[in-house]
Amino acid sequence: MNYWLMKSEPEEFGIDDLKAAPKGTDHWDGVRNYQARNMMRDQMKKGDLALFYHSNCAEPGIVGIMKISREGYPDFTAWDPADPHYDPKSDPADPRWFMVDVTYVRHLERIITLRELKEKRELEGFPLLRRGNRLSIMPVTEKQWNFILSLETA
DNA sequence: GCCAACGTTGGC
DNA sequence: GCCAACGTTGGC
Repeated sequence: MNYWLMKSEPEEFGIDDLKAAPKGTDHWDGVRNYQARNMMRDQMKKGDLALFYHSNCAEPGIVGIMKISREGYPDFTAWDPADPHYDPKSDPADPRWFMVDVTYVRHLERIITLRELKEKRELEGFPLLRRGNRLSIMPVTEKQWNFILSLETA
């Protein structure tokens, strides 16, 4: 089993939106970055767990847990001219962008803020904390996963 | 294949 | 709203 962290802007799609979706499940569309795409297309497996991270908001941080409920498949929003993530270069016969389905598991008891994560020596090298990092999806090691969740009740 | 210009991300 | 960082684009 693999662990992940996935970023979303709460004003666009926050953890409450996922919880409120039918069966707590939605597709994670709109990723237009090759590294992130490759992870969704090739590495994410059904049953993997992911941290839900709120970015670009008043209090950026980890807010909950979700699981991967469908493995990589073409992101059809790339073919919709009305969609903000429309990409005319994505050919339906040879899709450029992929997404997975995620299912809500739970909120954390409190937000584990970016500010707090930055203070932890245990998370040295964690991609989220690297300067200028812009990856919206990144792998989390089991050790990092356990450490981050240990902060929830710390 | 280089690299400057441009657009986006995302913390602050 | 500002701006640093960085990925992408496209001219050459």
